Amino acid sequence: MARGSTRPTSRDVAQAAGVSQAAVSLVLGDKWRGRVSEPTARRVREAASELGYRPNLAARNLRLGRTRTVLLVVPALTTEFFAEVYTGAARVAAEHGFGVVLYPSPEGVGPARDPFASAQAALDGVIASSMAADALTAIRGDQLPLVMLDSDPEGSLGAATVNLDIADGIRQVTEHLLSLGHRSFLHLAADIPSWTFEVRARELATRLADAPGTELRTIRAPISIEGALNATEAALAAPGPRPTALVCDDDKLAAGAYKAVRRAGLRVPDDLSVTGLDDLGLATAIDPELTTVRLDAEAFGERGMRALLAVLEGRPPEKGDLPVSLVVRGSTTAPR
Amino acid sequence: MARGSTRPTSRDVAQAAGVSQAAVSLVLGDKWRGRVSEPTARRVREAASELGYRPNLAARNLRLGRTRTVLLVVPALTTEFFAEVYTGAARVAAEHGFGVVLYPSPEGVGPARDPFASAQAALDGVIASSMAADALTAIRGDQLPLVMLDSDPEGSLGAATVNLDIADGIRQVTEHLLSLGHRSFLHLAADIPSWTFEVRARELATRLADAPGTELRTIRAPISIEGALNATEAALAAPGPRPTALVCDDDKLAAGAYKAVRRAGLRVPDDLSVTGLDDLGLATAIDPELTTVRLDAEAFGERGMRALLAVLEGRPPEKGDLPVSLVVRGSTTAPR
DNA sequence: CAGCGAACGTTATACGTAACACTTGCTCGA
DNA sequence: TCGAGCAAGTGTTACGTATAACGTTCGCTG
Repeated sequence: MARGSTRPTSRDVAQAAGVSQAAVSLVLGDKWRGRVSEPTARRVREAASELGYRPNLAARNLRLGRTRTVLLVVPALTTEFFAEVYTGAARVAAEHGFGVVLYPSPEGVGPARDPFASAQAALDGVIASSMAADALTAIRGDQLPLVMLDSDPEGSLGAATVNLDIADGIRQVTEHLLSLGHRSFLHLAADIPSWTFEVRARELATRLADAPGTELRTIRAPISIEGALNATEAALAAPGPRPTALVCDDDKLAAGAYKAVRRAGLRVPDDLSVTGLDDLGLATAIDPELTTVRLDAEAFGERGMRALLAVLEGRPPEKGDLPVSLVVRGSTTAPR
Repeated sequence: MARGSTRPTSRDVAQAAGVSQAAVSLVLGDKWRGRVSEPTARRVREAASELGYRPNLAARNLRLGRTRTVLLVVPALTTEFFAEVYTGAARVAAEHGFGVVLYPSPEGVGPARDPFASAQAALDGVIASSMAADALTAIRGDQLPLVMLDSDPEGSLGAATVNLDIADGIRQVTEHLLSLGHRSFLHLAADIPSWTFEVRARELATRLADAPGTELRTIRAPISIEGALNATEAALAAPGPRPTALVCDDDKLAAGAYKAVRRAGLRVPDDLSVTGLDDLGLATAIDPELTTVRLDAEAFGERGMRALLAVLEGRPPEKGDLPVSLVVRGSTTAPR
């Protein structure tokens, strides 16, 4: 956008090159083949770089009615997971001449009157994590093309969805723990209403229902080390037999659980096997390293962007969930 | 931006309300006091909400030559530090009717032809971390008002700077370790060329030069757990007396160092005291909890945004560095 | 030599908004 | 009685761009 001293416009370039503004637009828009001669085109390009011309994107957007910019709505950026999702989405976008702008639903900022008042400056579409669902009504109001990440394929009001195969990840975790001999499970669940967490709870319950002689308890905590610490500490202090396996909804919760285990004078994995989900850097920073489910966040972002491009072009988006894989490290072992 | 079936414009609203487009603009722009009657204003507002009218921001931006949107340029979002900076900046921005858009210099995406081709859709100014300096030339080319975060106040080409008092943090770390009795120091430095890291090295060297009988070695690593692990492992395996204190450029490096210490069969803090810098969630997730320097990332973002607003309004930005504080936890103790 | 495409441009227009410059009717004070 | 002043609007314009529609000049073919 302009400074105090206004920037050169395409008309200024035209004047400098001795051509019409339309010719400038043609040359700089790379639509001049067969319409403008090579020498003239060169003159235009030289004049443009001479003046330091930058097209006014607001004007371009207005004219074209499209911006080649999409919005990625994510929950507060407190883990690197969504940073990687962004990276993947941005790469695919760049390959198609699109840009990606990030909208972290601002924690503590309080919902702006209209969360998109400014970011929506110019958007062709939106990719939104189901964890930032509160912003969704505003988006739907805008009727923008929408792709949901990790969201219920049924309940998404017809929006395209791109999902990680979380259920399969939980299945692998469960089978791993069962095969080690665990029978008494504790589920440390995130207390955020989001489809991605519902899937974890449902799959875990289903699998254990199929395994005779198992039992499952569930506790909830906000996704933070502090929250997980408190919830786990309370659960460990509860009367009755201690569970031998703790399945956490994500790695951060697992890190909090580690602290609770230490405080209780117990050890991971000897007294309690712990699993996470995400495979963030955190998973290998803690001791022992965490057995967790590896999610390919970058691929997730790439897939999300490709789906949005498909929607924009009226094509059907790719189907099928993205595969995940169990990474076995030192935080799980056979129960004593 | 518009869907296939075009969105209603202010003219459509005007027609529905039986007034002119100008009146709609006045009412919705809240500039109607004394120009439009209360009942008419109400009719306009009702028609607008009836039709689901949303102003076309591209048109507004073009008309006004300003967007009330600023760009926050950060290095790859691999820690929560910049997430908090964003939160602070976004809060202040919202209070002034501005929006903030994030531009994480995309790791592995490769510099777009013009890094701002799309994000710059409409920007009034830029806040940039000195750690993302590669993008800077492009910004300067745009001549946008600029505020630099953690950057050399001298060498910033006249751009306003907002700095954390990192030097004071390192001073506090050094005094803490000296008072515990440490004399042999190792500095695990980030191998990124950025002013904020130069300050750490300089201050540490200066302080130790003033303390008789001390020695200092420096090793470098990329900011990742893996990188820090490798560099520290090599240093610990080197011949000669082992240092007793390891000063890390940030918490993530410290987490990597922990792993190297464990692999060497040593323990923190008994065999080696370790300090970090940032006070991320990671600092309390690892065991023992990390003695580190607390940076108020949110305040940093707030200050940055306020500085940019000042520049935009032609006022001089606030001076003075933001204070930081040492947080002593379990990773430091007296040398044996 | 009529006529017909290329080649090389130009002119004109619209995108949707905000704001300036007007108009019209009324009230009110001198 | 008359004009100043105000309320309550409307008409028009410009922001900078991309493109559809329109000329003009050639060279060439039949």
